[in-house]
Amino acid sequence: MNKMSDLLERLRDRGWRLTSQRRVVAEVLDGDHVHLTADEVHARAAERLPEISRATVYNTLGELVALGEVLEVATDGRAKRYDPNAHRPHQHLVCFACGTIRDVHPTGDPLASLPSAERFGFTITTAEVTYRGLCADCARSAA
Amino acid sequence: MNKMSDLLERLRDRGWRLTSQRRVVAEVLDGDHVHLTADEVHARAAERLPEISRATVYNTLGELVALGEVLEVATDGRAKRYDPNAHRPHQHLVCFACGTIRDVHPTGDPLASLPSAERFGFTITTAEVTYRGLCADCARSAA
DNA sequence: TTCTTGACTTAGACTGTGTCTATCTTAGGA
DNA sequence: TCCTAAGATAGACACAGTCTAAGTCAAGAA
Ligand SMILES: [Mn+2]
Ligand SMILES: [Mn+2]
Ligand SMILES: [Zn+2]
Ligand SMILES: [Zn+2]
Repeated sequence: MNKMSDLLERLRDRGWRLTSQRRVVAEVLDGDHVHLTADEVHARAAERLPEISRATVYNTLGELVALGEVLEVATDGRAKRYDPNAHRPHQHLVCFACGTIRDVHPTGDPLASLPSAERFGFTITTAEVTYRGLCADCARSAA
Repeated sequence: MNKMSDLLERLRDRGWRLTSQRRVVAEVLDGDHVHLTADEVHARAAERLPEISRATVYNTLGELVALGEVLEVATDGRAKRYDPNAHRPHQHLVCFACGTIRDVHPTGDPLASLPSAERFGFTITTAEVTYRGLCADCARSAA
């Protein structure tokens, strides 16, 4: 049907008990360019399942991250954001003014830009890039 | 004498009152590859000036950031780190295991890797890169 | 279908990080 | 030396996240 029912099936195959709480958390995270905080996930989940607790949302998000189904994104010093786009590698583009986050796909290997003389003997495996600027809407209001 | 007395002079020129608290915060931040949390700055400052308060450390760090003399770095979802290397543009290399942060200088313009088709109409001005891997010491202990 | 049980959920206490306010102190000019 | 606005302080407060103890329930067993 949709991506989320695939996800729920993968989780059931891994021995997860399929509870209504886990189902709504997975549903809330469905979509493109989704980067919600834990409390935003909780608020949206509570629209469908009013008694769901903050602890369960944190537990479920943590489990999804551990299983590699969801990514944690920390673009600012505030709350972490949860990103269901864990299948296709990507980077983030953030608006200075409104905070909107878009998924972007740079060309080339970001690790290639760091010469070995600058690697301090590290074995480097990942590079996260955060591009920042003004989105079209905010550039218009600032004019 | 050193970089910090230069800094203190620049601040005095900008109308800052030169207090002992501000002096020790500036001294604690002196050096290369320095990326301390606010509470680490407070602990080290308190060794020299035991009565210095957390609020003053936070205030002073915030002022130094606003003046462009210190950078805020958020490499994890935990506490922000304060970086006195605000003069030379650089990126960060972080060890997965011990959290050590090194300043690194990639080649080329990081913004060039993002095609305009991937810019969603944004006016992009900065790109922060966080390289992650195992440092030499941690790779050795893991073997 | 009902029973059973350990996996799961819950409320709320607790911790770490950071901000704010009211009051006290002091750097630096008159 | 004195004055005063800028700065420092203690502690309350706010937010993000973790943990615990007690209650609930999904799903396999009978
Ligand atoms: Mn994303
Ligand atoms: Mn740095
Ligand atoms: Zn915007
Ligand atoms: Zn290390």
